[in-house]
Amino acid sequence: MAHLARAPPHLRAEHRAAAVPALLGRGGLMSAPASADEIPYDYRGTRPAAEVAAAHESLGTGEESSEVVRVAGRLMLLRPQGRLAFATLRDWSGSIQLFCLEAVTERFEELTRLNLGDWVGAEGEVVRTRRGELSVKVSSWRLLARAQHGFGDKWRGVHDPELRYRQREVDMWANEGVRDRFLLRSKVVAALRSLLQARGFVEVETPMLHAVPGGGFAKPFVAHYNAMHADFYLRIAVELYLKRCVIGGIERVYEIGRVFRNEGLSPKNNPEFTMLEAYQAYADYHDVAELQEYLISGAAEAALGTTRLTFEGRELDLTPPWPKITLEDAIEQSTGVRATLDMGESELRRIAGRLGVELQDRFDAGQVLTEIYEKTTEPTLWGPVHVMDYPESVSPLTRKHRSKPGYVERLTPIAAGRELGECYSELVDPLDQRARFEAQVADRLKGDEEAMEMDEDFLRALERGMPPTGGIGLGVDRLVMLLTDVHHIREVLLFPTLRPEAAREPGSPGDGI
RNA sequence: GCGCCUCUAGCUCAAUUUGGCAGAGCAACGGACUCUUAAUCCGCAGGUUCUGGGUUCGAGUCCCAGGGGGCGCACCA
Repeated sequence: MAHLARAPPHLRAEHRAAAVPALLGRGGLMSAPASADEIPYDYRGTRPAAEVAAAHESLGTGEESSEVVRVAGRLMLLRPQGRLAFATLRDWSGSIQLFCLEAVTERFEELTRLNLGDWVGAEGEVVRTRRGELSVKVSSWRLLARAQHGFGDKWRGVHDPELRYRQREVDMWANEGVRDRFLLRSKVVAALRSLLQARGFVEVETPMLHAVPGGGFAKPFVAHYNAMHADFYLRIAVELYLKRCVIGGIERVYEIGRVFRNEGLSPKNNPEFTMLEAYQAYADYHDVAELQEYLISGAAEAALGTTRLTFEGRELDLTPPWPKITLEDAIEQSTGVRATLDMGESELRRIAGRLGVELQDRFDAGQVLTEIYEKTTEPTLWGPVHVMDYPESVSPLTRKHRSKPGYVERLTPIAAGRELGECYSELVDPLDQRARFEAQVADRLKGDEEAMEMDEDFLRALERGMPPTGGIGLGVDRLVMLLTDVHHIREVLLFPTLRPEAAREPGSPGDGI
């Protein structure tokens, strides 16, 4: 493999092997690697620790069950005590104690010399010790992997963000609840899929590389496609392609996937994040608001077993139905000030000034009104609540309101002061859509880098006829944050975006612990 | 991009009011121990105090520059 020979010296296997003796005992490595024949190719028939514990809950103190089980996991604690030893083995279900006796356990001496962090498979009778701890009385065991780096302070875990996020595998063992949070995230995503399937929605996969970035307001990442001598953009939304699926006759369609936005990092934003979008033909924004409630509450039920949860120390009850309030009423409720589109831009700007909301010069009346709402009102809404009827100029893909001129039929589900997603009566009129795109292009010329571009492909699709359709977007990361009561998006992303590391030598600080 | 904070052993943290021999617990290593629960006990080792300059008799500590990280602002409508 030629590319390996060209790899930097510190990455070459033989270099690392040669470095092992020098690194041992100096903190670089805590053990030599296991020899090839030491590690079996399989270790079948194991049972989850939690399942073994549950099955023998009624076993009395000091009693033996006469049932032999196999368990496997990582060695978290080891308490050798002469001719007997206790160990705590952890797998993804939980922990179980290994009870080892020199007289019973094969290679007893070797077992007591394992390092914390080694993977071990053990087989023996399920017993409860005299001190009441359910245990596997080990008769035979195998080393399944050696840990050459430690897993941090066994009591306090690891706190260094570099370690936690760059080496998430350490975090998952060293810090309580980390792995479980990602397992919960998986349940949430699975629940969303099955809830949508139950309503007849079809999952599709649309392109990630877009020639024209569309469907949202964001600066895109650029990717160069050599074969076409052309730049493509990583998608910022999936909206336009899903609408084309509806036009193509897929009446209920959705996609769950990553979108990319070229924005700064913050506790609430990561440049790549997971979005659910779903479109339902013959539905309006009220219908899909109900769909949104069904998905969010259903995901909570599936992941937590309840729709009532605690976030930042406060109760939040996601049980549908959620109340609805207009944008203007919401502003009035939280600030005591009435602000409406027909007041005109200059009056709205005065109100914003009084409320201490900073504005950009290029904002029109709708953008000013929206800015007032987002700065003064949204963070104060605990909810859950739907905020509805936004100005047309901030929603270029949304259908005009059926009775309120200047507004569109858009509705935002809010919980704990944050947007969880969006609901829309989709814009299906190609003439109107063209006008909206033109307005966006004008914004772009005024310096708004995030304004949308004209998308003739999409317009042609609309011209073939799109039925009345309701659409939703749901931020999966934010939903998981809400359900797990964490306040940084990094806690729900397995490998959050970090600055690239400089190359480093093995054994240097940060090479491992 | 701007501002503030931070960086000490593999991990978690100490190190007297700008300064005076860089320490502990855990892990690792060697040993003792037949019911432990972060076991306990004895012993041993472990450091480019992020990097580079500067001030000083003397810098982990003070100053400057750079780097990593965190937070806030901006951006994210």
